[in-house]
Parts: sequence; C-alpha cells; structure tokens
Amino acid sequence: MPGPKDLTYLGCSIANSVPILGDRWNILILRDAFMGVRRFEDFQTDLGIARNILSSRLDDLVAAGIFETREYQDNPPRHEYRLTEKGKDLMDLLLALWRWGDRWAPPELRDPRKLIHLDCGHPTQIVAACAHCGGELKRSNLRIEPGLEVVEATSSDTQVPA
Amino acid sequence: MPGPKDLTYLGCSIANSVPILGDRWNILILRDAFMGVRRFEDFQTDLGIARNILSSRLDDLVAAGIFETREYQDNPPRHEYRLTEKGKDLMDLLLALWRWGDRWAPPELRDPRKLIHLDCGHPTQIVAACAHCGGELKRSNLRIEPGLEVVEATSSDTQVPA
DNA sequence: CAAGTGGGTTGCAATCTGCAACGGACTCCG
DNA sequence: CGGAGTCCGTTGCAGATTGCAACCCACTTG
Repeated sequence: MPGPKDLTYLGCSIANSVPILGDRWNILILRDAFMGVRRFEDFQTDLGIARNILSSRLDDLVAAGIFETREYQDNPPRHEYRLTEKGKDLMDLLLALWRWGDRWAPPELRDPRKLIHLDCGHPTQIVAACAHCGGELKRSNLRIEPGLEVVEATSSDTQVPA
Repeated sequence: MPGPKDLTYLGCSIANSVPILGDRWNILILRDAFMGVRRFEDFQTDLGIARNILSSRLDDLVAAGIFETREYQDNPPRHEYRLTEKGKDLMDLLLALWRWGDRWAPPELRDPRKLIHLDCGHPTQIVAACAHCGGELKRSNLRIEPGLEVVEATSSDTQVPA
C-alpha cells in the first residue's frame, strides 16, 4: 500500500505537523495566503498548480483547521479561503523558511522583496527567541528533556581508530 | 511529465527551499539529525522509512549542502551524515514547527518532551523576534516591501453587497 | 564458517502528480 | 438573445513517486 504513510507512531509534534506542512504545495499556498491571496483562481494562476491538486490541498488545509471558507457571493455560490488563528500562527514558520532560503540561496535566486518591521522601521529577518526570557535560542543553549542534547557535543570528532 | 514540478519561476526564497523542505521525510530526517542521529541504519529504524527512500533523501540533502558525509571507518567504508552550517541553521525552522505542532495538536498527540533554554533554565518555545531591534514579529507589525501587507487590513470584512 | 551489522540497490504494485479537457452557474457585452 | 468571460471545481489519463520486501556486498564476531 504505497502512498503517504501514517506517521503518528513517531509521537512527536513535528511528525504530527508533517502530513500537512511537509508538502510543497501546502507551503506555497500558505505563503500566498499570507500575501493576501484568498481565492481558488488566484492561488491557481499565481502558483501554476494543477487545479485538481489545488482543490485537494485546499480541502486538506480546511480539514486541518488552517483555512476556513467564507462566502463572499451568493448567486453562483463563491467562497474564499481565509486563514484561521491556527493558520495565522504559522507565520513564524514561513518567516523562518524565508530567512533560511534567503540566507543560503544563490544570490540570483533571492527574493528581492524585503520584510519590514514596522515597530522599528528596519528591514528584518526572524531570530529565534526564548518565550520565557527573550534570549536567543541557539543550538548550544538548548536541551530536550528528558535526555538528548539538541546538538551533540561533537564528542566523536577526534574518534579515529587508534 | 508528472512528478515534482520546477518551482524556480516563483522567484521567492520560500519557493526555493520548498523542493527540499516541503518533503515529509526530509523534515523528519532533519528532526532526527538535530537529535543526534547520523547513520543510515539509525535513521531507518527510528523513522521506519523505506531504505530506498532514505537513501535518496540523504543524497538530496547532501546535494543541497545540508548534510555532509564523514568517514568514521575505513575497512568496509562507512560514513555518517552530519549537519553542515547550512543544515544547522534550520534549527529555527524545526523549532517553529515543533511549537506550532505542540500548540495546536490534540493533547494526546503532543510530544511529552520539553525544550529547555539553558541560559534561563526554563522550558521554552520559540518566539519570532526582529533581528534588528529584538522586538516581537507579529502579523500586525510586518510589511513586505514593495507593496503587500503581510496581513490584510481586513478591508472587505464588511463587504456585503449593498 | 555461519550469523550479524551497516549501507545500500532492485523489482514490483499501488498511489499521487500534472496536464488538459469538460462542467455548471452565473455576468457582461454587443 | 447569443457568445464570451469568470470562478470553481471534477474527470481521465499517462507517467512519477512511494512503500515493501528481497537481495547484495564487505566486513566482523562467535
């Protein structure tokens, strides 16, 4: 039985989000949604996604509670897809994706657009901060409890069979 | 010619990262990598991923510069997959994914493990901060230049045909 | 020498993707 | 009024991708 596999056995919040967020089109659809796109036709022409796939992905996103549909016209019933709170909460993730892509992509592929932080007026990028103390979160100051360092202490770096 | 489509035409850093990061297995492999997993066999048994798929994904991640291989044994040549700087830089993204999954998943699916910020000693989650001023990044204080608000001004909320 | 470990590759069947065409229900325009 | 256009899908089909299991190779261990 090929086709996407059920991953709940992994018992991890990342694994739980993966069925929705580990999909190229869903990510791009969300990017568009954050840019203000809301209608089927607009997603389709902007992304160049096949209509059947778009239809299926939008259904998935609605089922996942990330989008909700809202009627904007009665006569031929038309609705648009809007981000729910759960969906809006994905912004951090999109920003992180943007920052990473921007930092590591070859210059000619970089997005010329800038992200402006209106509070300070400067172009910005996301930095991971601690929800408790506001300090930066780095590989070196994080631990997963119980056990397991997020980053290994590179203990085996010199492990050449002696 | 079905199969993944080239998305570079979208000219966006998110779109550029999507071929690699918009894949369920790649995300899970990275999660494991941040937990310290480095070897083929360990990824395979931990994730339950098919061996051919794992092989192909690891190759992709190496080609993308996220992993690098390092020999740890000569005789039957054996190597492990280690995160490069580019790979390590994905931590924010994984943390954002974790936070989102944790916040919105039904309680019984939540990951019981906690993330500890060693600098302050408290369990934490990621918060998006401005790289320039350190203030929190929210939908309401961001703009994409040129044009386009990240968040719509909900101008059409009351747009009932009059 | 048989079994085990580590890291893959190969084959096959079941899905999933992408494309293009078709559909329905209006609205707009000449 | 007829034809074109808009919006949102659904349906068919060929080709790609998955998942599974089996196989292979090169040691190492008992």
